[in-house]
Amino acid sequence: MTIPRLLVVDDDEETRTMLTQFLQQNGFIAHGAQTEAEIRDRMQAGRVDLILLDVMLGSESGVEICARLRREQDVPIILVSALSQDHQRMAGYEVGADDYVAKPFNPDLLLARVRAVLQRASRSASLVYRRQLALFRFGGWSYDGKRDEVLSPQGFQVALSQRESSLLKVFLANPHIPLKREEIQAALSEGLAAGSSVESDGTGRAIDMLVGRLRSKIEIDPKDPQMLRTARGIGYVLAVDVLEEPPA
Amino acid sequence: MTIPRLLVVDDDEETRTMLTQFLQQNGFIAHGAQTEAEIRDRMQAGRVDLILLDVMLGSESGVEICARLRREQDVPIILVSALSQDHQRMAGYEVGADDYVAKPFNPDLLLARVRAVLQRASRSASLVYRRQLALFRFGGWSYDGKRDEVLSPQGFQVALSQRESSLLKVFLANPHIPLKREEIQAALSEGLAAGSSVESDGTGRAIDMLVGRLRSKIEIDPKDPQMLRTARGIGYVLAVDVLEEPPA
DNA sequence: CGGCTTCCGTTACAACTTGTTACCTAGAGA
DNA sequence: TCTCTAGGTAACAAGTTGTAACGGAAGCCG
Repeated sequence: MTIPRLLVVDDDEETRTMLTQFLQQNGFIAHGAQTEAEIRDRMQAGRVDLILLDVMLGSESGVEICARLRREQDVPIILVSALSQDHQRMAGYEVGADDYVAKPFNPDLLLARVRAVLQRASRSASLVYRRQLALFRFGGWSYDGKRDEVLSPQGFQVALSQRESSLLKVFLANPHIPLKREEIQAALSEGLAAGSSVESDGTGRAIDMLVGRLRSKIEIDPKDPQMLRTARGIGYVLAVDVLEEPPA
Repeated sequence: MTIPRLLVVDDDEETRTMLTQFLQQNGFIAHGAQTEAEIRDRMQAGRVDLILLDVMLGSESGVEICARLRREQDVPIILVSALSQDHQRMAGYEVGADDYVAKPFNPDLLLARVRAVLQRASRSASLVYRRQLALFRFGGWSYDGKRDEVLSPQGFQVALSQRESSLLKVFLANPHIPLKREEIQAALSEGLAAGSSVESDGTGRAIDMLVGRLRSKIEIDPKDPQMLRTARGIGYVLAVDVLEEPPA
């Protein structure tokens, strides 16, 4: 993973800079913010991996902000607060905070909790495919990452375009998990997936087309796909088991 | 979602039964265990959604068990311990615990944290999927979560739409339990139940329609449903036994 | 360089899904 | 039996996806 990007939200400047610097010294990229609007700006502007959110932000309530963010996004949030009574902590957990840290806190302990939350988040979001050189077997087919070759159950070699094989790899790395179009898009452009020149901005239906084309090559009956299934309203799923043999 | 299954690991019988009962009273399925071997047995035997793991287990160390489990599985773990010093907590987080609760604890707060961890886990979906990939047998029919396929008693494959199969899964997870429309609705929108764009607000009778459509596909005589019975004034019940085989 | 081919994103349209509405039947209680 | 209401169902509408057709860009070849 790349360096995690944290966002420290606190209206007290001293605490904010202290925390930000502490985190930076410990190998994170950390920015400060003071209001919900600023949080949203930051998230708009770039990836944010974890938010450290103070509960009392002057006029705004961290708990409420947490609730709102949670409804929209899946970004991990650690609530930080001087309010350490049980019912206050419970309110925090209820709105979906990933952790609740009472002030004053031991910085090292906070660090441990930040790491724990990030670790958990990255465990669940293993969309990226790194195991490119492995040999995959799926539904009678096989894909050789080393040669970038696909073999049909009958042993015929099927030629995939570069983008198609990248797409296949994304699915092979995430069997049985419905992938949203944006996720697929992201995975394709992230992995050095040599891609199109046009570099779609996601407005169109490029992914649908790509899936359609891949289906026409690796599905017996593309009209009734057995492996690359549609998850209506979401995206697509690879509906077969995948066996992965590490490269020799 | 279905009822979460918790595993309470503690070598002190009193604590263990107290916790188990408390959790059961709050709507969870909870079992007790005392050793790592027992944990593994339980996990072998069936789904476990969350482990509450005491740090001091006589001869065994909860922290080490946690580390081992983490290396193999993705099951959420909350460490419980009388050792509340910072370095001890940090050790817990380091081995991948999802939370660290110090004894003595406020039961309600523990409950909140259990819920928070479960919520997060279901957001990241590793939990839901395990369950959804199971193979269900009911009234001669079978539903293969991996392939998202329904087979009739005669072995014919029946095509269900996404929403229909989501609905079926909800019933399969709650056999013999009359489900209210709101509950079904909630379960459908909660699970990443692929859905429509329209995203019903519950005013209409979408559930009735869905049930009707599902009946027309999996009931011999849709006019006289044997499996998907109507619970007048309440909702619907799946009136057959369900056998669940965990995914390979 | 020009022509050919391949790859891939866009568009348009048909087919399918799914929620809503309206109407009707069946069943429970008086 | 009558009445009232919950539930079954057909018809419709809105949104989503499959697919064919199109066109631009890059690579290959002479």
